[in-house]
Amino acid sequence: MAGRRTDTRERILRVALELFAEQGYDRTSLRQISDRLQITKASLYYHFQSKEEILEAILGEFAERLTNVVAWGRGRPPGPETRHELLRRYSEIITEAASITQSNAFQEFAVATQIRTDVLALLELLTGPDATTAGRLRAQLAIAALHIGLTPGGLTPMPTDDPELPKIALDLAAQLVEGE
Amino acid sequence: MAGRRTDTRERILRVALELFAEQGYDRTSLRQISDRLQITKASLYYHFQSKEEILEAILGEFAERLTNVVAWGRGRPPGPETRHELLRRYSEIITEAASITQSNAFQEFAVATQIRTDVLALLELLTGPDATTAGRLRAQLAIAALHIGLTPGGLTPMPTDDPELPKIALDLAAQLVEGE
DNA sequence: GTCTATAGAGCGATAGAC
DNA sequence: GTCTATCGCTCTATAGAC
Repeated sequence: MAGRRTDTRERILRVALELFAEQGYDRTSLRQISDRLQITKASLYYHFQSKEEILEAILGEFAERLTNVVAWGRGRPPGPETRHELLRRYSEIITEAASITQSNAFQEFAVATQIRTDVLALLELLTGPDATTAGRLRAQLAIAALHIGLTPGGLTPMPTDDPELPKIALDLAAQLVEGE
Repeated sequence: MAGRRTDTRERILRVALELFAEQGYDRTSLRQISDRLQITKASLYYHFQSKEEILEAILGEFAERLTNVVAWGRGRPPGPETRHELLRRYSEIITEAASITQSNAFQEFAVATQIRTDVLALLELLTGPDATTAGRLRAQLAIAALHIGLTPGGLTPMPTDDPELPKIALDLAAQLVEGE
């Protein structure tokens, strides 16, 4: 039980995911990864050929699970139970790996604090002071609906070019805050 | 009307926002900004003291408008009309400036294509083949609900530590895909 | 207000010893 | 499998001429 052997690769992936989620991929250096593992930067290259390959390994794991969920869904008759189970299985796989791209990289900026404060105030205005958790989540989704509907090529690609999308998004956002 | 004068600062902000939204802040170099403006990199430093200051100017503009929206909302009696108008005004200000952090920086990876394909397939499973735009948007929001509910410190900070949040998110996601 | 030239630092990646 | 040492590159930022 003296020298470590074959778990280093997995430890690298775990620590890299940690840092990518904290800081974003670009702002994370190989030096930070190796430091946290108490190995040298050069040693990383025994396990991975490049920094990109580390990210691809992480994303690939997520992608594989996602593919399995989709395949499962296609082999089932459509219906509420299938759809609910799809959502549940998707939940399982995002808990780990999904927050890499939407990093917290801008929290250092002073203006980011102001924006966050204002967004929270906006949510409070939309829900009222004693909203339930579900109500607050609906308000967040109302905001998300506007982002999806109004920023082209944003977070997730809307597979449509419906010119009515902005209006539809605003209507749906209104429904969400009114609890309908 | 010979030499340009004071509009350079605004042209820098416009081009920088373009590139930040396309590639993300980190992946955009000052060289790319100055090239697109057909000036030199060094000239940028006459108008801004640092790269961060360019981003802060962009975010600051957005933050100022957001603050005004919140102030307006606070000066109004709560009610459906106020809430709807809040959403409408928020829509107006995000169209430009909001997609900087969630950049398209990972589209180059092969595995990203697979993930996108699978997410689209998942959405199709959730909506059925001939869904309306509103239905597709609801499915997107169902996915967003899971992300918000399950990834701590993600896109937007949920101002709650309700341990029931994951379950509530899943329930709300189910409601969204079932059209309730 | 824009230029040329360059400083100074950090990065990803490689070579080769052990 | 991990190390030391270093290469080559790109980046932000500055100095100083025009």
